[in-house]
Amino acid sequence: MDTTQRTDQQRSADRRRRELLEAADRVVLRDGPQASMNAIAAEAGITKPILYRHFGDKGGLYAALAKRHTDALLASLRAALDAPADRRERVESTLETYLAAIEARPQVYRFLMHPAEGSTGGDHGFDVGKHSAPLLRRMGEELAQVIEERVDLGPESQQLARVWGHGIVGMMHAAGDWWLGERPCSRAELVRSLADLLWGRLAAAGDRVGGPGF
Amino acid sequence: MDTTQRTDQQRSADRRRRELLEAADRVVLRDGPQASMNAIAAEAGITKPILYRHFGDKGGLYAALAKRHTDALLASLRAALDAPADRRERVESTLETYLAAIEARPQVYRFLMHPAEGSTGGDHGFDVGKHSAPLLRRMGEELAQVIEERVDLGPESQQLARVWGHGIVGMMHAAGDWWLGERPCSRAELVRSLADLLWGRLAAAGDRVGGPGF
DNA sequence: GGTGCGATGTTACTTGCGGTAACCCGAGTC
DNA sequence: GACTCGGGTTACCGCAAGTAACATCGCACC
Repeated sequence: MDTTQRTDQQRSADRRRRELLEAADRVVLRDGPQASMNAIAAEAGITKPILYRHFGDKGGLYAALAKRHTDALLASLRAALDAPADRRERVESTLETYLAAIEARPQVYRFLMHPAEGSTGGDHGFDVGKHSAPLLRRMGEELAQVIEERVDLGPESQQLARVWGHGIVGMMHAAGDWWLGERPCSRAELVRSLADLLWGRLAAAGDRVGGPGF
Repeated sequence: MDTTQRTDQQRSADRRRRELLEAADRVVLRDGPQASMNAIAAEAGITKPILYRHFGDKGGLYAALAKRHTDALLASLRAALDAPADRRERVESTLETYLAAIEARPQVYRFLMHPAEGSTGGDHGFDVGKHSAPLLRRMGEELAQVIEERVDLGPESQQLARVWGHGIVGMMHAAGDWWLGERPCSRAELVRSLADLLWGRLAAAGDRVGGPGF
């Protein structure tokens, strides 16, 4: 039958594809985001054109690779976000999950944050905006949705939730990136500091004594 | 005199350097972050090797270019941060300044956020961490310093201030980036939403009715 | 006044990468 | 047995970063 046949081929193609992705994963893990197509092909035991047949171009491969990791990370985050606990606990455990992930596999993290820009080929639309890593966008949207579902924000709740979703994700990302580089404190301390920030401690704190003029 | 002579040469070299930077600026403004050295050289009316003599490599040129813009933006931000107003006002005006800047010159902004990675040459240490744009790091440190100077955070104030500095900058950046791409609301609304977030409105809001089980 | 020398500039090259065209071969089919 | 078709390879193009080697102008110095 046509269907069975196509399914068979599809299966084999999918398996190949997964193998290639695993190889690419290994190389990216080893060489960072600027892993070359040659290197990936070599690691997979084949040559370049096959990669191109499967993924179109480098962007395609990178997108496929990123999707795997992004999906995995998002699944963990969703678990933390949806846990049946109070809000502060959920926030902290989400932060904790994210930071643990980037700490455990910094190369993957580094890779995910780079859209693999720099295609040589002819055109390149150069559209302003949407320069951020897709991972950040997706996390932002995800968080926005959870906020809107679970927090009562009155009118304009949707817009507020989206702003906050992206803002909080950006906060987490930037702080995490800085922390990974400098390691100025433990993960738990970082989590607490960020949660405190979200809990309005900045607004609540008093002015420092000895201000201007004293 | 040796000094005068060297100063003379230095002067001329500096002027050339500035001219080259202006040309590079024009090209980056036009072509985005992936402007080629050839294009920049052509715009400046010269050829590649001169660029390399002046800036070492592409990274050097991009760093010099980024420094100019970063310094300018940081100066505006510092003015907003140091204004003699209450904290909420200062926060809002800083957010406003940043967002107005990225809105006014999105290409520059886009360029600044890209470390111009992708050097072809042999090695490349691949040091994990410090992948973020230098602009973000510098803004984070700057903000941390202001927070520590002006807000009373008790013990561990320095560490807390640094976490918050980088976190808030990341929040501003991510939200700004998303906003630039989608334009879901006015700048003023965005500023208010972000300030509200920092002011603990997330913590203060109640749970949404109709939660799990209802 | 010739002369060396350093800054300024050029052409022409190398290397390495993304991407592609053209060829190749074994398996299954009529 | 010819035929096509999916998976594979070699050899190539175009392009950008970076460099080596050559040309030229101004200028102090004897």
